[in-house]
Order: sequence, then C-alpha cells, then structure tokens
Amino acid sequence: MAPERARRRIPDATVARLPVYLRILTEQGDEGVDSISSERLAELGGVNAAKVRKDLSYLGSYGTRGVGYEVAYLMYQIRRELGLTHDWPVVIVGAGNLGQALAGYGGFGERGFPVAGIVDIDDGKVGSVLSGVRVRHIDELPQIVQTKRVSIGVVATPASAAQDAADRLVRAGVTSILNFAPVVLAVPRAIEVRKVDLAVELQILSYHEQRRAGGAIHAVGTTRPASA
Amino acid sequence: MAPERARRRIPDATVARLPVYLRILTEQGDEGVDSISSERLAELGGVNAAKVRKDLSYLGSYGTRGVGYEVAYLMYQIRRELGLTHDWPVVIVGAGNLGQALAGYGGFGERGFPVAGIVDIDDGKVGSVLSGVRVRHIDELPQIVQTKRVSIGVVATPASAAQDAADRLVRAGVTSILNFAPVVLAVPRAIEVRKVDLAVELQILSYHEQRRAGGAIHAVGTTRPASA
DNA sequence: GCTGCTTTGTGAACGTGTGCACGAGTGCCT
DNA sequence: AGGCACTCGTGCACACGTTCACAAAGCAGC
Repeated sequence: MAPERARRRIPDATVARLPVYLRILTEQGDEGVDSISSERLAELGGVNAAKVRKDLSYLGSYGTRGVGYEVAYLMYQIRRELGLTHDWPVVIVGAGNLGQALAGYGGFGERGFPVAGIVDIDDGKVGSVLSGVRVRHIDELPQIVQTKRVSIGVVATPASAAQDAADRLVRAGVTSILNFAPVVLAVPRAIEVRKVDLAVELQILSYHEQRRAGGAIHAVGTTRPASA
Repeated sequence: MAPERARRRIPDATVARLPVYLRILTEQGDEGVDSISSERLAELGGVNAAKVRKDLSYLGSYGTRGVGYEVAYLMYQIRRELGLTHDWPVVIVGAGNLGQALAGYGGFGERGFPVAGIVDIDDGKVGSVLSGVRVRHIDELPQIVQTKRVSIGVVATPASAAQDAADRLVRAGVTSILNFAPVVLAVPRAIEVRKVDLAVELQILSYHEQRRAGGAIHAVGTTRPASA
C-alpha cells in the first residue's frame, strides 16, 4: 500500500541464506543468465525450492509467476536489504598469522568490505606493510574508526587478548564485531557479535566421524578421569 | 539399564555448543576449579543455564544435585562424546594465503587436529615449507590420506578450484570436509561438510548495521537495476 | 536423623524454522 | 480469445530448539 516499505523483520535463518543467493545470482548474471527460477536457485544453493521462495518473499514479491526472478533486479533487492548498497570499511585487530591472511585475502574488498586499517599491540609488528595496508598501533584505533567511519571490527588476536581487543573496538565506536578468537566476548547488548571458531567446526566434524565409526568400537568405557 | 550406553542422537544445536563448554571447562580446570554449576557455566558460555543442563543431560546424568558438575569428569565425557579421545589428522588443500595461515595456526595441533599434510596444484608452491610442513603436490593426496589415516579434509582453495578439491578429497577417502571457499560443494550424501564463509558473516553484520541505521534513511528506492 | 538450602534433570509450553501442497497469476501457443 | 503449462507466494502442519518451572536428589548443620 504505502510506497514506503514496511520494515518487517527478516528471520535470522533467512538473513544467513541471502548472501548465498546473492553470490549465486552474481555468478549466474556473469554467465549471461537474466532470469532464474526458485527451483534452479535452490539446486545451486543446496536448499529446498520452497525455502528459497519463502526467503525471497520476505523481501517483497519480486518474482514473476510462470517465469521466475529477474537476476539483476533480485540482486539489487537483496543488496539493498543486506545494506550492501555502499561499502562497509572494516578494521582488523591483530596482525598475526590470521590477521595477515585476512588482510591479504582480496575477496574482502571486492565484496564491499575494504580493510580500513589493521592494528596490533606489538611495536615489533607496527609499521610493517601487509598487502598494501600498513600495520598501525592499537592506540590509533579510535582515530581510524572515526576518520574512516568504520562500524565493523574484526578480532584476530590470540584468545588471551580478544576481550581487550573487543573492549577497545567498542570504545572506539564500532557496533559490530566478527570474532575469530576462541572466546565468548562480553560486550554491551547493542553490539552485534558473530563468531567464527575453527576448532569448534573441526570438533563438530569429529563428532560425526566418531559416530560414523560405530560409536561402540572403543566404547568399553574406562572411568579414568581426564588426564589433563 | 544395559551397561552399554544407549546411542541417543544428540541435537545438532547441542553438538555445536559442546566444544564451547569443553573449552570453558579446560580453562576453569587450569585455574584450579574442580566443580562448576550449570549457572556458572552458562554465564561463562554466554547462554541460558537451563540450556546448559539440557545439553549436558544428553550425555547422561553426570552432575550432582545440590553441587554441580565435576570439571575433570565432565570434560572426559564431552571429549568422549565428541570423539576427541584420539587425534584426528587433517589435510589442507590449497597453500595460498588461507592455507598458510591455517597451517601456521598452532591451535590446530594442540586441540587434537594435527596437520598431516598440505597440498597444492601449483608446482611453484610445492616443496616450500610452511611452519614445519612441506607442501606436496595434490596428486599425492590419496597417499597422504591413506598412510596418515586422514578422515578430515580442509578446502582452502579459491572458489574456482573448490569443487575439484572436494572431489579429490572424497576420492582419496576423506569423509568430512571443512570448506572455506565461498561455494556450495556437491558431495555424496555420506560426506559431512561444514562451511566457513567470511563474506557471509560480514554480510550478516552488514544487514544488522543497515537495519540499525534506521532503514528508512536511504529508503527512497530508485528502481535502478543493479549496476554490475 | 531431620530440616532447610542448593542444584540437577526433565516435562511441558512456547517460539522459530522447514516443507508440503495448492491457489493465483503470468506467458505462450493455437 | 481461450486453454494450457509453468512458477510464484503462502497457509498449514510438523519438527526442532529454547525456556520455564518444579519435583527429585544430594549436602550441611544442628
């Protein structure tokens, strides 16, 4: 009715899938496809077609019955909903192994998340240059965040330094954090945190492997308490 | 009844949290704590106490009413359920930026996932040594998987090479895959795949940032089709 | 041993997410 | 113009996950 979009809340599960659809649409668009059905999109995304339609229906009715979705237009709508109509500069805290890899991973900037800066607390690392970005001291964080209008921070420190890094990011004005350290960060409620934990992922795989192995093979449980 | 544990299936959501509990218990154990309540565990893990109890109840009744859980014993039970009573060697495919960082990330081996090998398809990279592990050619994958009894593979290639990497891992005998490439892998049903996609995580944060910004600020929607 | 305090383990209610099934709208062909 | 084939959008039922609330069970102190 109103020209203004009703600000319906999109389910978390759907938000997590929209980027996948967007990537597939981009690929398809590059290949010259300009219309795509929910069925095909589902196949490429490894999900159910009904789910695709329901997900996309949260954005509005942008499909054409009997035909499908216009690739370019749907891309635009997803981008808009995800806030990808402009860049979101990110700042990386921690110039260790992971921080360097992240800074060097070109895919970041290409997808709208340019690295506005990378900082470390270790003076030995400050000043070195990682793929075009100079490492600065962590005390310069507030300045970087303010001048570059950064709202997303990436924690790529060791576990022991992660909470301090998060505190500094929050104080500097960042409102979203992507945390790679294996720690549960304590932050103000308003701050959005997402966590990527490699060890957790591997342990989940381990669970399935162990289960696959029959479960009972080594099952004669000694009640030995854990060694460590 | 039977001494043998009933192989109840543990919900996915619970499996995903067990590693977090395990890490917290390890930390607490190191600090000399030998008993912990669900309340405290929940606080440290950033979840609800009832959830902790329900999660742990899937393992069995290992708590003591009125007291809490014995840290060492609970750790042992979680380890057992997750299959962490022995090491799970992993093989990394792709010796680029990310593969190097993963190989160099010590936390892998420490947590029971030693790097059994790292392979690449580029002869230029083969032979170089990354933190103690020599890069070998991808054709040697089957041999590495068999001799080192590897069941978990890590895909750290560019998107364009990811499906081929996955195919090779499956053919070599790997049954679980951790995929860092922004691609939906097609694999046989029996293969367990988990995906870590940095761009997706950032885009989810972007959604929340955009939403936080009021949503309507730039809302006057031009119907311009996407530029790219 | 009994009382009272603490904390677990779990049934039940609730909320979120998934998948089916089908009406409704669109384009094409005759 | 009418019929047909196709695909979207969505109501509904079901499965899964979360949270509450409380009985059962253990410990400590008297």
